[in-house]
Amino acid sequence: MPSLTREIERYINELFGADEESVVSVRRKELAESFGCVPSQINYVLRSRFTPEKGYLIESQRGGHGYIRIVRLSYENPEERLAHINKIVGERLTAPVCKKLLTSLQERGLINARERLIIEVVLRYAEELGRSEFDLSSYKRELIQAEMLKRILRSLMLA
Amino acid sequence: MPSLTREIERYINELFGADEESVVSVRRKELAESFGCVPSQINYVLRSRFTPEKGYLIESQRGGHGYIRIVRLSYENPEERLAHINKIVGERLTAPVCKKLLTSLQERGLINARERLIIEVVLRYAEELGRSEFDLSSYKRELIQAEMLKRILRSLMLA
DNA sequence: TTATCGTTGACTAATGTTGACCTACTGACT
DNA sequence: AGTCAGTAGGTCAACATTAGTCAACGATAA
Repeated sequence: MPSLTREIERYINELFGADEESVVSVRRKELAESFGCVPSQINYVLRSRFTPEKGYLIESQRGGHGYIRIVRLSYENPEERLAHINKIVGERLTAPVCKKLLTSLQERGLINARERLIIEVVLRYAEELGRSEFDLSSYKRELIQAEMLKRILRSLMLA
Repeated sequence: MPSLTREIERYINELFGADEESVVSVRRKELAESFGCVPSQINYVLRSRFTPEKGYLIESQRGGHGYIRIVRLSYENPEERLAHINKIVGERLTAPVCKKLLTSLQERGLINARERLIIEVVLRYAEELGRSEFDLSSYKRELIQAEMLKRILRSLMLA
């Protein structure tokens, strides 16, 4: 019982996959028809799976010869990657957001499972310390964890 | 007198069991039904038994086609190694000792360069926070860093 | 006896799917 | 050029389906 969204996601990834294409183009209506769903389902897939946070940009055009282009960003130089890291982590970091972020980073091959494990252990300890030992506000704890994650990722991206 | 929690824990371990399967996927509702308990019981089992500190990662998704995935990064659980980690890190941790320790771990192939980098970044930030932000004694800072390193190593080296 | 662990259920939040309605571009015909 | 019909894609809200959280209470072990 595979999910529609995941099937469409996989299909789009295959379009990229073939020869390291960094941009693919689809027609919303056709894609929807071939999956037997409503067109807006395609928007949902794009909105939930091909986000800037995951390294994608969407361009589209309506009307005759309309299209949807999905661009995969590479962040070649270190500065770009750094900026990207700062952006996706943000100022504060909550556990659920962090989880999603790490999953996404792992899927993109930017970190591996062991690295992720270390990061989770560390952030959990920071949270625990901040809460029980130092009695920090959740706001403050989130600031600290965001900063910690950014430092970790920066060091890895530049390595 | 097997407790529900232990039964569910054992069941999940069986799912990992035979093969070197390192990831299993369950549906919270189904699992709960098959054990005749409320769904939130599953969360309790995961929270208390399948933690990052014990070498597990949890990924989940709500909504239609939701799931809970449990990733195992380490199987065997030699008590000796655990004890060994406690011994080599000790109660307190100073920067020079830490450096030597990490070098040694890296030379023995127990961690790689990237993992070491994460650890160094994290401990340095902990030191910095402890000193400038919370005005902790060096004693307290060394305690915290020792605990942090032990947690990291334990999670990594239960394998 | 007391602190920790385990169990339960009411409430909350996230995700996926669908369809009705909205907006923007193209091209043909004035 | 201006207009208009046709052809795309966009938005949004309702609903269904999962999983998560939290706090109260019960059970167990130190």
